[in-house]
Amino acid sequence: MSDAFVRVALDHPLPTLFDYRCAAPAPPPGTLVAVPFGKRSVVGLVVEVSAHSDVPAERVRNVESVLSGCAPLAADWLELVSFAADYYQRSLGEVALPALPQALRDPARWVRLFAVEPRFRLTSAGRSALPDALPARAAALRRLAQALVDAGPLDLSDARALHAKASATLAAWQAQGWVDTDIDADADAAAPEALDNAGQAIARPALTDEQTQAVDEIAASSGFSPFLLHGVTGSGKTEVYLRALERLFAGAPQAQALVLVPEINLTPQFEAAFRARFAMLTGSDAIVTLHSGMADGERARSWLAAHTGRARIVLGTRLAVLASLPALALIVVDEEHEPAYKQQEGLRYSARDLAIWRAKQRGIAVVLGSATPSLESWWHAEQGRYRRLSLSRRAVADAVLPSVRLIDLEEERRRGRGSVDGISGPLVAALKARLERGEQSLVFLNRRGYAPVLACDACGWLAGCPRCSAYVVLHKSEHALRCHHCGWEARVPRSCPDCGNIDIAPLGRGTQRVEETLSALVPGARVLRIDADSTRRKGSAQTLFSNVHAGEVDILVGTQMIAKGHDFQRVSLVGVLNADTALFSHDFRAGERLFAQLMQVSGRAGRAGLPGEVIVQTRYPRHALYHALGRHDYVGFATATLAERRDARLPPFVYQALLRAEGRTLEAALAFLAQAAAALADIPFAERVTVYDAVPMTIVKVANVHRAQLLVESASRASLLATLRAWQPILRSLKGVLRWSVEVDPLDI
DNA sequence: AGCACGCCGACT
DNA sequence: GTCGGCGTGCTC
Repeated sequence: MSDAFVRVALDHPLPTLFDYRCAAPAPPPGTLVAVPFGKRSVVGLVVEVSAHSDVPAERVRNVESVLSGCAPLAADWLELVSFAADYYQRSLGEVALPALPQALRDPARWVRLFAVEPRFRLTSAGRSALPDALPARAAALRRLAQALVDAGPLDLSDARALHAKASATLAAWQAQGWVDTDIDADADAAAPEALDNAGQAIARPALTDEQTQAVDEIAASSGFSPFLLHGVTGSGKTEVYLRALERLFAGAPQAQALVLVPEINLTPQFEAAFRARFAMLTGSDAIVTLHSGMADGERARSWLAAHTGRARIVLGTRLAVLASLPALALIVVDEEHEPAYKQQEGLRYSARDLAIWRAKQRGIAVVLGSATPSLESWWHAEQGRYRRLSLSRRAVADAVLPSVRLIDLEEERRRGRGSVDGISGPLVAALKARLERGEQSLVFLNRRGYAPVLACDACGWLAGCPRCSAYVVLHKSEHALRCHHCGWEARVPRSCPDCGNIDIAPLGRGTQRVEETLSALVPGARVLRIDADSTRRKGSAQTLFSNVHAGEVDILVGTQMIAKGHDFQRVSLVGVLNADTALFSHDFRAGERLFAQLMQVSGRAGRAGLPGEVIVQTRYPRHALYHALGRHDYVGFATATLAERRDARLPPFVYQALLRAEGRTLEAALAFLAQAAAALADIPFAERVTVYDAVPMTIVKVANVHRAQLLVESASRASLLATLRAWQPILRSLKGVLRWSVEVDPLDI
C-alpha cells in the first residue's frame, strides 16, 4: 500500500492549502477529513489529490480520519466556494468550512450522524416469522452504535462495518416481507394543511393575468434566466413562487429548488405554505429549512437532505445559499432588496449576489422578488440583463393601496398644536377613530428602548458608554442604561454624575416611551410593543404576533420588525414617527432603505378590504421621497435616485470595497490605512481604482477598540478585484493594528 | 484564527 | 524574585 497526498483547505486566514499524507487511494476532492493542525485536530476539505508533495517530508502529517458516510461535495459546490473566496478576498477554507453545519466539522459526531438508525415497522408477516427476540436485536444494533460513539477514539472502519451489517439485515428482512422500511411516506400523508396568520386554511387561489404571465415566463425560460419580480405588497409574489416550483417539479421530478427569505421569523409561514402546496413530494426530508436559529443536529439533517438530493425544496436564510444542492434547478430570493441578505460579520457575502452566481453557473432561472427592488437589481433590469416581471395590482379583490397623509410637524408647532412626546394631534385623532371602529393601528419607530439618551438640563451632561463613542439608551422598565453597540449596562443614576443635579431627563423617543405615551393619549386602547427587546426570549415573537392576529391588541408599536411578512387583517392605520433622520444621512443608501421600509410598512395598512391610511410625521413634507411614497411610486423614486447615483458616481455605477482597521488607538488604525493606501501605488491594476482618505468610522470606538476605514472604488469590477488580490499580501505584511479586513460591495459606508 | 514563545510591571 | 500583560510568529 503506497502513500498519497491530499491538499486540504482549513478554516484559517492563510490563502494556502495544507498537504497531508494518507493511504492510497486518496479520498477525492470534496471529501471532509480530520487532520492534525498545530496542537489541535480540525476538519478540513480535500481540494486536490497528488502523488507527491512539495512540503519537506518530515513536516507532512497524516490524515486522521476520513468522512465516508456521505458523498464528497460536488465540483460545482467547490467552484462556488472558490468563487466566493476569491471575490470576497478570503481563503477557500474560511468560506468552505463555515458553510457546513457545525456537526460535520466535529469528527466525534460523524459516526452518530451517519450511524444506522433503523427506521422500520414490523409487518404482520414479520411478527409471526421472527422470534420475539426481534425487538431486542434492533435495540442491540442501536446499543452497538451508541457504544461505538461512546468508546472513542473512533474507528471508522467499524462504523462502516456496523452500517453494512445493519443495512444487510434490514434488506434481508424487507425481502422476506417481515419489515416495512418505507415509513416516511406515511408521515407525509398526515402532514397538516397550512394555516394563514388568522388560522384559516390556505386555498389555491386563482391567478391574476400578471401572475399567470410571470409564472409562464419563468417556466418557459431555459438556461441562465434572472428575473426581477416587481410586485407591490399583497400582489401575490409568493403564489408566483409556488406555481413556478409546481411547474418545475412537473417537468423535472428530481429537481431541487432553493428559496431564500431574509429573516428567520419569516421561515415558519413560508414553510407552512410550501408544505401545504407540495404535500405530494414524498419523504420526510422533501422540504427542509436552513437557518442559524436551528440546533446543530437539526441543521445537519437538513443540510444532508439537501446534499443527498432528498430535499427537493430548501427554504432558508442567507446561509442556505451555500448549501450543497446537486440537482439545483430554480432559485427564489424573496425581498431581494433586504440588507439582511448581506452577512455583516466574518465572510461578508451577499446571499442575493451568490444566488445569481449559482444560477448562472448552473444555467437556471433565479427569481428576485420585491416591492422595492434594490437599485442594483433595478438597474440590471433597466439594462435588460434581468427580465422584469411586474405585478402592479393587489391580488386580493377590493384591496387597494392605502392613502398616505403627511403631517407637517413644523406647521403643527406654528399653529400651537404641538405634539405630545412626538405624537401629533392628527395622529392621535386617527388612532382614536380606529379604536372606536374596532380596527387596529400600527405605529412604526425605528428606535428601541425608552429614549436614545439621558440628559442633564443643568450642565448638558449626556449619558455615554464608557467603552464606546456612543450614547447609551435608556431602558426605563429595566431601570437600565444600555449600550446598543457593545452591550454595556448600568443602572440609571439618581442624579447627574457631573454636577449632581437630580433633574436628569430622557431625551428623544424610543419604542418603550411611545408605548407609554400612547397608552395615556388613547385611553382604553390595548397597546402592545414588538421590538428586539420584547421578543428576546425564543418564541416570544410568534406569541406576540398571534395576540395581534387574535384581535387582542388595538395599537401595535414597534421597529421595522413589525413591517415584515405579517398580514394583519384588521390593521387600517399605519403611523410613522420620526423617519426624517435618514433623509440627510451621510450614508448614500439611507434614502433607499427608508423608502423600502416605508413602502413595506405602508403595505400593512388595509389588506382585507378596509380602506388603509398611512400617516407620516415629518418636518420635510415636501421631500421628494415622501412624495414618491404618497404616490406609491417606486419606479419614480428609483429613476430619480439612479440619476443622482450616476451623477455622483456612486453604486451601481461604481464598484466599491472597504478596508477596515481596528487599533488600540485611532492613530494606529489611521496609520495602518495610510500605509495600505501608499502601497497601492505599486499595484499596476490600481490605476483604474480611486482611493479615498482614511477616515474614522462614525462610531469611532466600540468596546474600547478604535476603528477607521478606507474606501476604494472603480468603474471596473475586474480592476477592483485584481487590485484587491494584489493588495492582500501587502496588507498581511503591515503591522500595528489589532485586526483588519476587506469588505467587497459594502452596504454601509 | 488559535496557540505558542518572549520580554517588561505589580504582587507574594 | 514570580505571574501575567500582549507583541510576534507559526501552523502541512
